[in-house]
Amino acid sequence: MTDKTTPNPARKTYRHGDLRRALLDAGIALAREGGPSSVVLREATRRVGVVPNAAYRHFASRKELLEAVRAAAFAGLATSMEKELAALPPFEQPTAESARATLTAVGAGYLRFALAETGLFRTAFDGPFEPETDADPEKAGEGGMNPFQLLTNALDDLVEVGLLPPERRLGAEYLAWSAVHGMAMLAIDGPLYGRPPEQIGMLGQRLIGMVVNGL
Amino acid sequence: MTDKTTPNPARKTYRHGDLRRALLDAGIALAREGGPSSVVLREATRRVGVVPNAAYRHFASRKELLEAVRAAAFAGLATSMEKELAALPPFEQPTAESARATLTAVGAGYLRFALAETGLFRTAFDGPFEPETDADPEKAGEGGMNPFQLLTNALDDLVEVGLLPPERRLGAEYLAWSAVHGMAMLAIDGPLYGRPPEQIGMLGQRLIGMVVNGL
DNA sequence: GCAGTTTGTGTACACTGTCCACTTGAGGCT
DNA sequence: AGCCTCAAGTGGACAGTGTACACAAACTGC
Repeated sequence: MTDKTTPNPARKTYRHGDLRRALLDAGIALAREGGPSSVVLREATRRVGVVPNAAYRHFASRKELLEAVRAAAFAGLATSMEKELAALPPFEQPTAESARATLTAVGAGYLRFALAETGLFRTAFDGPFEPETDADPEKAGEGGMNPFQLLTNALDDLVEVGLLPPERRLGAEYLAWSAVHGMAMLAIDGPLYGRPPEQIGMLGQRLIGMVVNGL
Repeated sequence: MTDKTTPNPARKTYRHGDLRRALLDAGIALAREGGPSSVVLREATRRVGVVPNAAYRHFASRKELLEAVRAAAFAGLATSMEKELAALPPFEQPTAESARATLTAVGAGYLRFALAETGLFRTAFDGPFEPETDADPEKAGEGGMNPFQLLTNALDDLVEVGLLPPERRLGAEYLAWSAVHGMAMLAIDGPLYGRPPEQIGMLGQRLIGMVVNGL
């Protein structure tokens, strides 16, 4: 049945076809399973059924592979936020409620991703990230926006409906992002770990409330 | 001069004296220099001038050494917060200002440590942490309190002086902690990286303001 | 149908954590 | 004092990792 001469996923052709993509997918799977330290080059090649060095035709180093996985992780984060936004009841004009709900959705998507895809979330933030100056579409969701841009838009809405005075808009991204990111960390590694998701959700709501009131 | 038969820090006695402590110190130094992934067992033994396996008489595994280093990192964090608290002007009765200043100091100590001892800060949070249920004195500052306890006290003060309604006290730790921890992450890996410390300080002040107002 | 360039293979090296058997010597016993 | 014990450090080994170099295969454009 299994032919011992062909390693894992038996390959007929000498060329693989799209090894880069396959390695990236394997890397993503590894990151999902065990976070950044689990994306190991040799294991990725093993899963794809190719010799370790083959990876070097597509990635200069393990680090470069990891970086590609990180980009995918950011995209996943953005998608999670988009999904939460899409679940919002539709509205024509932005209102105070809608703007508030939008920001809440952004935060909820962030937290949900951290809880549901912890390995990827960890991977995304394992190293430097500057989404403001980074237009890489690989790091964006299906709508083409990265997590930071989604947040920025939500804050702009907040100003538009008068919930946030314009003079406090500057730097508000960092304050809001800090709060939500910190809570994600507490939820996956800290004292909030193991709490039922709905409880985290409530705390998240409260956190966003704090941000909106306190900004 | 240097005797080639004695490896690095020439040791006269076959027994080391306090190898555990020496290895831990070396581990801490490694963590300071390069974060958690840099605390490698073999390098620690090398620095101490002992054969790799000697470490196993004192730590069951690299992970256990890392854990000891993490504890020290938490202690360092607590100490940084204590230092900031000690720099506060003295006051007899807690007042609104003093309570606010106390919380600000707690946050400032947290951020300062993250910026000044990035490697240790990373190490501390590389893995699960539950300071509420952890009374390990190794993770406490010189006053005997760990970072979480220092925060808790500051929030209690806030209630005492009436800045925080008691009904909102429950869970406030998590909201405040989230905000400050998140900002620390943005400051060492995110878009706030490289900003002058005073700018981070200002943002931190603003963040604490947001927390107090929004809680 | 051939030359040249990609892409995957084979072999090798340095480095890591960790296992096992061995040696050393400090401290308690007689 | 002399001996014994046993914790503490040594030596050698192995599997696993990232990566460098030389080689083989097969797709590409002419």
